[in-house]
Amino acid sequence: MVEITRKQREIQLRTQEILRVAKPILLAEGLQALTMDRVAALMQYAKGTIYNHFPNKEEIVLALALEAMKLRHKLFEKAASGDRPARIRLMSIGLACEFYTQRCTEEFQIEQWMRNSNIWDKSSPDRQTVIRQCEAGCMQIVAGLVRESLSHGELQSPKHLSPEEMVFGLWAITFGSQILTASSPSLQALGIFDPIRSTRIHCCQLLNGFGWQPILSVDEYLNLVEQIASEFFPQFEQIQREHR
Amino acid sequence: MVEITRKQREIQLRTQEILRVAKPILLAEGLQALTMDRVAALMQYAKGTIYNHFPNKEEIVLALALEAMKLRHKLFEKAASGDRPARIRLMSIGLACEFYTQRCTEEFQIEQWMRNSNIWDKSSPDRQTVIRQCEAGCMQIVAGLVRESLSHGELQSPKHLSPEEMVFGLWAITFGSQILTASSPSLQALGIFDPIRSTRIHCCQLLNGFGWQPILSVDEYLNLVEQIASEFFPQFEQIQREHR
DNA sequence: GTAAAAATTGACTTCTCGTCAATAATTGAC
DNA sequence: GTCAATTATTGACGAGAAGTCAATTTTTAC
Repeated sequence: MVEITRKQREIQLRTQEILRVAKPILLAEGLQALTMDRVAALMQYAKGTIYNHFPNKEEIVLALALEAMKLRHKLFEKAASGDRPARIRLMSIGLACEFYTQRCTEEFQIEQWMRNSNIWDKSSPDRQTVIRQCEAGCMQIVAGLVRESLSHGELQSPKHLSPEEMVFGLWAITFGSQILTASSPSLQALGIFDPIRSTRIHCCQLLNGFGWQPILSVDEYLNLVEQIASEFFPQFEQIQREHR
Repeated sequence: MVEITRKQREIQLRTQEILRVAKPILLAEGLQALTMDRVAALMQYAKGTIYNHFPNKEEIVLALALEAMKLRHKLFEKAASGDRPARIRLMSIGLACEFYTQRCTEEFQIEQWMRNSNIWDKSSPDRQTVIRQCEAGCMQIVAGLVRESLSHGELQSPKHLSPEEMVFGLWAITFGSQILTASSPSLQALGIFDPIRSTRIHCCQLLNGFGWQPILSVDEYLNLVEQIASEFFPQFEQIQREHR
């Protein structure tokens, strides 16, 4: 159906090459070091050619961010799979977030760049839409688990909150913790020594607060998380490798 | 003690003027519209004079951010004052956050700019330190309430979490919710219609999870929050006015 | 082999940042 | 009040990146 010439394939590959070249510059030296001139020089193309692929450098960053979010999405999918109780699989998603932040540090860092208003505001609505869809996809995986639990009776819909609003709480606490951890280098000075453990505990209390079965004590929860981690982390690593 | 000439006073006032001129540009047109040339032209000074006050525009933004955080700090102080149980005063701090986000939108927006790595990384360590201290000051107000509750026996130190780690949870969920609300325009599309109410409920569940007396049902909590709001919001408004 | 279409090139314009030598204003000693 | 020293102000300038586009080269289709 879709014809594709050698030339067109070459061009598509070059788009990937640009991202491959831009990524380490962005990660190591920041946005200001990432210039179209530099990318062009490194790839031995004229600047105009790079502009044929991306209308500005911000779009390069968002393209990298989309790659990163796709990895996150894959991790979420893996975590949500299997036939354990939904609450347990939800815990796995928490672990996927931890894995992503800690072991996919480059991707996590690039996701932060994406939230930079300089970058976001300069990029095209199209790319913004694609990224939002990917975000919504992650959200929906989690919301799916909530709905499943509701239909299986492991969770009574609290009269106060919709499934999505429950997800919002978990999302906010996980996301908030990660941003604070990443952006407040003085967290230790403030007396917070193990933010990951704290976040696990807070999630546990939120889930218990929802009345989500099986209710777990903090100790049970922490043990179970460790157990799940030892099982999932190798699988996550596999996904991470495949993602390249 | 400190001698100050007319000229020096003039210069100090001009620093304030620069901020006053820069603020609406930043808020309405973003960072790229805020140029030293433009500020200089608007104030009818040469560019070099502006550079005598701020070594770059990023420092202007951080100076504005510091003003914003001082307002936040004042709101926190007000919320934490009084002689009600610490848990109730903690709820007031949650309301202070809501007030800040919703009614001090300019300040809130500027705080977001501050977290922009372009800006943060270009500013001087000195200014960064001052800002961190202000942030730590807010944190300490909250941590103080936790410690007070511990000493009054309203709160048993959970074996799992230090006071600061409890604050971290509340901080993360509040902060995370606000960032998500501010940066995901599609929150409605995802099924989250009243993020503020959701956040209140999640905080309530976290506090109950800590076993913090008085334990409140969600309904009781929501009612009480409304009650406190009607009392505090006028006071917050007063502080906001004085802040100018 | 050739003409049309597509892709590539890099010089050029524009913009902003940040500097600094020259100039102006202020201060304080006399 | 004068004058030299100090301090502040000015704006032309250099550097460097963004983004454009007419000219040139390569590819494609016949």
